[in-house]
Amino acid sequence: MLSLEFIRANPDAVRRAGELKGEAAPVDEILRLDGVWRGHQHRAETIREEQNKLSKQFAETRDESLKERLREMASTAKTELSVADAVKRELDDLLLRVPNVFHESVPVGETEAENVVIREWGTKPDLGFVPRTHFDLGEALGVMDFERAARVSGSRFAFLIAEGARLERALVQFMLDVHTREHGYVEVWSPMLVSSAAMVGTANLPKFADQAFKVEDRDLWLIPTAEVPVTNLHREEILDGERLPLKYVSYAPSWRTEAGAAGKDTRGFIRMHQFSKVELVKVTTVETSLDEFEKLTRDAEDILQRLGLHYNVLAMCTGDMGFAQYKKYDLNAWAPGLDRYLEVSSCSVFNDFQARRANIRYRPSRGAPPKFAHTINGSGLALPRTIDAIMETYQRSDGMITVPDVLKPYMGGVELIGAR
RNA sequence: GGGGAGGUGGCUGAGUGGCCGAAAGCACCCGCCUGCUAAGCGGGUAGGGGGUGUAAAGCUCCCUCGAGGGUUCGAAUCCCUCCCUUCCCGCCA
Repeated sequence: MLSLEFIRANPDAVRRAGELKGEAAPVDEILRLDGVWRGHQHRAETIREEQNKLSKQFAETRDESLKERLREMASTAKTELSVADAVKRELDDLLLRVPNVFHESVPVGETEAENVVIREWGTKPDLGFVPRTHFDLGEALGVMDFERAARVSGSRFAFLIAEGARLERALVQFMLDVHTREHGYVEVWSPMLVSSAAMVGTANLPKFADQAFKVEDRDLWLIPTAEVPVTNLHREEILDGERLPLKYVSYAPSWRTEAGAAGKDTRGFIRMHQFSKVELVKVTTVETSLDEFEKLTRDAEDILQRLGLHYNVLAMCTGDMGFAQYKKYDLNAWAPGLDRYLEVSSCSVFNDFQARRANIRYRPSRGAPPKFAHTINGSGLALPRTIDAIMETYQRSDGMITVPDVLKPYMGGVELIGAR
């Protein structure tokens, strides 16, 4: 969230950011409540001050005549404070719904059509035959099964079978190995159910409650991404500034309701209620976050390059970028069978928007007062669509799929899917 | 699930009604001393918020000893509820 201080000082900037993001920010109501809250707070404190003085006097003099007045002051202060608290809660609730501002380099636009391609890698492969879709190939090879998954769990679920399951595991291993050994990330295995407080920390709550699965009768949510537990890893902490940035990589299944996406991407292994993802998370200082964000994006791109997949990088425009992000890039891999790009990664920098919610701070140097950290995350990568791009890019005219070189060491001797 | 112990500052840890936002130690910072290092000596070092201030600094007040509520003129300290940690027993992948 944004600080009250910032909103007080820059109400117009906050309003404008809200409009461009398509998320009306209740700035006026916030400023009004801020005044009300401070009024009550101030009155309560003035009474308390007086009360504390008298109370000390009473301790010395034991003057019983003071008691009645003290009792009265105590109760007035309490009332005043409870009003202040109620207003503050209302205020905090509104603050959680104010979208983040964005970096000056973010393109202004309303829809995804106004996103900007900032770079491309590779070219669309010419296979020499009409490419098939991954679900066509997957079902024919018996490595993907959507029909049985629907019987077991409903739509938007899948079984991966035999080399399909093996490919998924190989990719996870490969990505984790590259990020830990070559990019310097620390591997994390995290809880996959998290509290509401953690969801608020990453800004998945309160605004996006309908996007996540909630456990009945408990304050627990299935994680929509490993970003949630890993970003919250250091919640309520004051970190040593000299040890930043912290770099984490975490493999976890992710669960999403996909509310509002009815009818979209219903065929294939694209938009699932449950999917695997290797997530990159950084906690940085204020000064280095933009730079670390660019580097994190490159780390994710490196995986696509090693897999030999053609992709592009899009800078998200204001309207397509999201509530909490300060700046965001999407990585889209080319899927020849579907004849379109698939979003396989989304990399974002939040500045202190999440850190403020999760109360993640650091001390820039010894003795210096703490500051809110900056957080960054990005998929490195999301599995289903990466699998799709691989299957469609590496398919042969006979319907079998060549395993990319970098995955061979992880495939237990399988070099060609479908050769069984 | 049953029973016991416990949650205090960056860390260890004392504190059972006002003299406590908190002893002592560690760590760290500044200064002194020393040819250098170590040791020694002196001082400093929790977080959040309000008011004042053009801002920084400063001054000042309020709140915070796991969270919330209660008793009391006054709570780290007493009472209640919840959360968490830990030990023993039971159950169990």
